[in-house]
Amino acid sequence: MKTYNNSTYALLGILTLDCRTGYEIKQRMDQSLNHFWKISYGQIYPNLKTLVTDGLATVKVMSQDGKPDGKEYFLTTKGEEVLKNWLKEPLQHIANERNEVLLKLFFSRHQPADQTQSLIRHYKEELQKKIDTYEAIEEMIGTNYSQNPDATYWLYTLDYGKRTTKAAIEWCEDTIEKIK
Amino acid sequence: MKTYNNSTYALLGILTLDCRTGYEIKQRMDQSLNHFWKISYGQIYPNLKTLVTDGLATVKVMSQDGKPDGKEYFLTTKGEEVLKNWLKEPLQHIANERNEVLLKLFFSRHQPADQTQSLIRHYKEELQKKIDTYEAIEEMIGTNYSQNPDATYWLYTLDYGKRTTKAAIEWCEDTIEKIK
DNA sequence: AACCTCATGTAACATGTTACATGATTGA
DNA sequence: TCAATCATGTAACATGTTACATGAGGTT
Repeated sequence: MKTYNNSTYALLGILTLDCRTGYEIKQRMDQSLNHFWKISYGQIYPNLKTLVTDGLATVKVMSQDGKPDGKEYFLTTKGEEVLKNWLKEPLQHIANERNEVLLKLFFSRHQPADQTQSLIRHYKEELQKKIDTYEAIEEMIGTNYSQNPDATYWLYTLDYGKRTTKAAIEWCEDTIEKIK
Repeated sequence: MKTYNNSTYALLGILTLDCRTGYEIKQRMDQSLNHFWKISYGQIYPNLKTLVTDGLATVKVMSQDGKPDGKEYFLTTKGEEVLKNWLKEPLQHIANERNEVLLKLFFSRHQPADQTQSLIRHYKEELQKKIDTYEAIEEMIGTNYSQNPDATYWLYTLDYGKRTTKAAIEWCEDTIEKIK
């Protein structure tokens, strides 16, 4: 069986959530998956085409005069199978995130302490914003998707984000102190 | 001033640690930066050339008959300046790590609960291995680099890894319970 | 009139990984 | 002798981002 990259599987998954057009998909990804998987139009549109040629999705073209064709995509049974198959496969890559702050910190002997502190302070502020975003999404899910059977899983991913980010914030606070 | 990508700055930084050859650099990166910044030979060798043509490093070629030339790289003053300059610049990207587990979890309604549990259980095991690695590196730094002025910064990055990974492990435990 | 959002798409570019080629030395 | 490690490097490929082109319709 042909394999795809994770962004393609993300596309298959998002098609199960009543997202039909490339534009809708992008919106939805930005709202809900953005904190652990983002994707650009440059990936979405060409990949949707591939899905169709591989029989994982079908497309319904809505010709509109003047406007470019609107295209709605639908998962096929084969597409669902490929999605389910990917879900049960073992993990390929354990997140080894590249972290710019840590990279700079690693070499921070080469700069004065106060610069390193402000580096971490800035990072902490960004992390705080992340937490706020997570909580906003959480609330949004509570109001708009409380009946949705997917919702519990979405909340798990948010919980992950919140917990690890909070741990990172605490590290920031302690490390700023230590550098003094 | 010309800008470089973070992998190139990582190279500049590593050259301050008495790593001289491409091979040495790779070894060192794998040992110490690997948990937040990895790099392959396909990046190292071409990038080292660029550093030389841009005057950020010099190279000393050691012709050996039969063997391919051994090449030792040294930072120039300009190279040091570029490094320091990068250190004090604001962060470009706040880590938005792509996380395969979360991506799968997000769509896990489409598979039975026990499969999702074993997904997370597997993840947890990998995270535990990470913790072990962090602690091994920590000990190594204590024994081999206790006098090194860089060492405190290295320990900060390890602390970050340990804390966020521990938070992730706790999330795994709790989430496995919740899915039951 | 200018700007924003909706909407689709491509081309150029940046970045990074993998497989391969080459060949010496060291140790089991 | 066979495998591993030391050591340098490239080419093909995979992946992803950015800038741009196009144009409708609504808002300021």
